[in-house]
Amino acid sequence: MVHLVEKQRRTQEERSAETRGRLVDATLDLLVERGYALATTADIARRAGVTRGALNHHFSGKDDLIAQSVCHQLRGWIEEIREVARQVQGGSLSLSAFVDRMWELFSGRLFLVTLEHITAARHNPYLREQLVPVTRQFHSALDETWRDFFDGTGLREPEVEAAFNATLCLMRGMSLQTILREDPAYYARLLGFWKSVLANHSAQGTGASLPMTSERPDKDDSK
Amino acid sequence: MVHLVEKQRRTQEERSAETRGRLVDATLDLLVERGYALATTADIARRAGVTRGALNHHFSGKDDLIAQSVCHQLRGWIEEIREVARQVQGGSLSLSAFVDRMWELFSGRLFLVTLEHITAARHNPYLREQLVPVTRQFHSALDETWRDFFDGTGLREPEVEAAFNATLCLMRGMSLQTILREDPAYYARLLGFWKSVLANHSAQGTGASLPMTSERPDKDDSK
DNA sequence: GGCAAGAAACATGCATACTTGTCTGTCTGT
DNA sequence: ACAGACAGACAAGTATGCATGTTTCTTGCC
Repeated sequence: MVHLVEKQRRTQEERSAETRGRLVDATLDLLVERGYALATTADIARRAGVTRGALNHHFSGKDDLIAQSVCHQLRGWIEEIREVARQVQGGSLSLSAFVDRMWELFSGRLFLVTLEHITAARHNPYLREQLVPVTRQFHSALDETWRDFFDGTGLREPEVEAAFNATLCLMRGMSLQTILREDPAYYARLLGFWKSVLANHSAQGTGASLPMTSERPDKDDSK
Repeated sequence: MVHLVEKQRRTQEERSAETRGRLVDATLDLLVERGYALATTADIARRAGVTRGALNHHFSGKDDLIAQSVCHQLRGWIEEIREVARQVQGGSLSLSAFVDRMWELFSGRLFLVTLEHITAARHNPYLREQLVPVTRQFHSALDETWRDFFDGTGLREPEVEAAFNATLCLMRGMSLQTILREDPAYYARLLGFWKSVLANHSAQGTGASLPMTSERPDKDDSK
């Protein structure tokens, strides 16, 4: 049992884990900040506070580093989304709040990492091979979440999945737009529109009441 | 049109226009095939059938070439979409067919060029500066199209724009997914879902009837 | 329990491979 | 003959992988 004060005398596994972790964090940061091509291994190593030698010791190359980092991040998000699912099941998250939460998630780092790794993987067989399975897992986790959300509302399964996936696609598309079009009001309108669509659609499907908002579905249309 | 036999005796302007055109075409091709970073100027010149010297003579550099090419392509699409708008106004395009047409547009080359140039422009001030205005134009043209589509149906303006933009965002998000997730049935379901949403929503808004699928037999609705 | 040998974790420099932009030279129209 | 269109060569910059040192931990043995 080693005290934290002692910087030396760490076990090799600890050292490895830390450098590897620093490397992964730095990779994700620079992937978001500069994109795949401009995120150079030298910069990554520098930001991680290690040398390129260490990087090349722990990872077989840049692509390996990128792939593992993205995988790590995606797995983390899967957990996060599962947590949201639990909240939803517990009834502490309304439909409106859920949409907002998802937008919060998809409009930030999550989307940028997604954008970069998808764009990179499009021309990089190795990255594609590594990332496709994790992507599949990610989507499965999302499907599960959405299914849980509507569980007990009596909605038909395919409809539910379609609605959910459409929501995510919408947000991906919105996020993509934010890069060259800065207009918060515009995105707020889209979000409001989408909430009303979801409310309409789900209500129309079965007549079941969903925990939308108490009164009017378009309360944040004002922004 | 000049006879193909006479390769010589072209006016300088003709020569310039052709090389420039070949360069632009090759640029867009390679942008789609290999992405921004991997689309090297040497490859572009080779595909265009000219030398890098010619490339550098007509364009100040790679970014200039990319920017102008993307601008050119975007302007072309604006025209194409305006044409679709005219068809819509003429009543020869149903809502369902319109959605399909848009998906057809956004799931192919249009989206890939968009993806690449947005991803590149995110870290490239010059590209961003050049492309933001054209992007704005592009979106304006789309807004106009959508407005024309619903013109006369009595729907409220903001709702119309929101619905339209949501449609495009949805398709962008779907296209982004297609890169790492190949599943035509899945996308078909999403499209179907979206059509029903649009029909529901617009009908609910005013009670006005839109040319969805009921009146005329839509050939591509079955898929 | 300590100590050497070895292995793993790092650090550093080098060499290669591209890519881009420029510069000079040539050819074709005007 | 003059200018613009094009061709080819050159130089600079940079990123990556490798290969060689150096430090830190682990382990087996006395």
